[in-house]
Amino acid sequence: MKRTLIKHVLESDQIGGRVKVAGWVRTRRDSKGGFSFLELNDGSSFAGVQIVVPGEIENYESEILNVTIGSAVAVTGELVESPGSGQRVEIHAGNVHVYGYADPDDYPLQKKQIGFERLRELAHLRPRTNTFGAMARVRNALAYATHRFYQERDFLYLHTPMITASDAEGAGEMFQVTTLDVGAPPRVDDAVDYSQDFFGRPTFLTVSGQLEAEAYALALDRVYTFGPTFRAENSNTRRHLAEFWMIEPEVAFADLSDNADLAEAYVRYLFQYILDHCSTDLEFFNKWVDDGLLARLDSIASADFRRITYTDAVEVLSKAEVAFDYPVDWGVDLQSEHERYLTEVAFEQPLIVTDYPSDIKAFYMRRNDDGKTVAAMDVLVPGVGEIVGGSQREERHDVLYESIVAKGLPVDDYWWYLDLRRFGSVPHAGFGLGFGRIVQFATGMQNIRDAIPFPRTPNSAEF
RNA sequence: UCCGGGGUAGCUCAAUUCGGCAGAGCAGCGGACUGUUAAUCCGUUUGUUGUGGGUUCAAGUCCCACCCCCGGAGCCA
Repeated sequence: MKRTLIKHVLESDQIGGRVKVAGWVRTRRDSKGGFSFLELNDGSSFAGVQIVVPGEIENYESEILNVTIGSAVAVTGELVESPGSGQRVEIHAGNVHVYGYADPDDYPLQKKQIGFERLRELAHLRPRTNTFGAMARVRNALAYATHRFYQERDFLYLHTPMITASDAEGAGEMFQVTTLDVGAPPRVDDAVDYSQDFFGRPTFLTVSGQLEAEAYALALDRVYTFGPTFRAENSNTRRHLAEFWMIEPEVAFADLSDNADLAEAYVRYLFQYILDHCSTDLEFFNKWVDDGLLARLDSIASADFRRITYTDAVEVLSKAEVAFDYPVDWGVDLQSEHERYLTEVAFEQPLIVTDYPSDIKAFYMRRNDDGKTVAAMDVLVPGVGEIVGGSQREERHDVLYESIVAKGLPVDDYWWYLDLRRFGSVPHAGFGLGFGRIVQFATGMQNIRDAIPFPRTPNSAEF
């Protein structure tokens, strides 16, 4: 008999019909009336299905009474209306096949709640919990919504390389990729001889696909990347991972305003999508993780983002009647406490801050006419902080060249990037969005390590 | 990397200012009861107190070093 996913069983109106389901047992409750209840979950939905196992089936004593939390079973039976109060329908089992037991002496998950920190040590089993099942479904929905959003707008999904030779943004520690014997690499003089390495030169895991995305945007008009990126920073916060997924759209013939429009439309689309498609999971997060979650997602999906220039933001901050640890002054980057004040106190909504001082921003951002600022933007949201960083790119060859030199970067490495400005250059813009931070915000999970299946952080790559 | 807080039973935690026999709930196990649903009730097992050193008659507790975790900062997405 063909197996049905539990989510479909729960929606089914085929009362009296035969169904087959399979999954992992969440609880077994015995009745001395001579039968047992199993709650079975297969991850297809938040709710599991209740199985009523009559004592008459042949393996009841020998097997069913040994089924405990974590065991895997398949059940064939009749779908009936449930007389109990916790569910609309249930399955009266005619046959239960046990695929695998989970010895309760060793199985670490319990009916009772386990702390998130402990569950990180059980990353291979935590998807069997309510929270991480819900997280995985919401994360999946956000990924699907991402593709749908861009595909609906004629963006081309672009695969940029994971291994690169250059440090794309001139900032951030990178993981080196090598096939050399790290214990005894070949040497010329005192230096490692990278001409003998796999690529004949030092290579690294990418920190961004942006530069490559620009090349394709300047041929195919609008593209987006969606893939893993890597930062070897020794940063240990609840918002950072060493390996994280990023979405980077890049659009030709677009300026900073177009870019902000796109970022806002995308973020709002994501939240509206999960509100429409993940309501049960979100209600769970709203009840157990973050009680303001649904209201916040709803308000963000339905209201315009506030836009403000860096200069005006500094003005707001300098008038704030709050004692900041770091002084606010035009020319220095906004600190986390400043961003939090702006988005959580001053405006209480997502905020797009634009036109930052050029000295604190990357070389590829377009210089504004005032000579002091660049066409950069950050999208800030309450609770998580910066989720989007982007800019209009410098399309003028000479200005870009000067900027690379001024930042002390190796001009030769950027020959092909500069080439894009020599041949048919046009204004273009794009941004990067940290997918984990969106998942974090969308679920209310406090720590980004709990917003990705297998987090990679300093000292942690067990799974 | 810096600042702060932590590491005690399988899990969540306690152990009185000022060192003095290491405990409780949950889980597990045994039993009772029940169309149950975080089931309930009775009974019961469980310890290299993160690691290494030191002080002391005596250290979970005090001192030193190190490891790891969490929060904040920096870096950023």
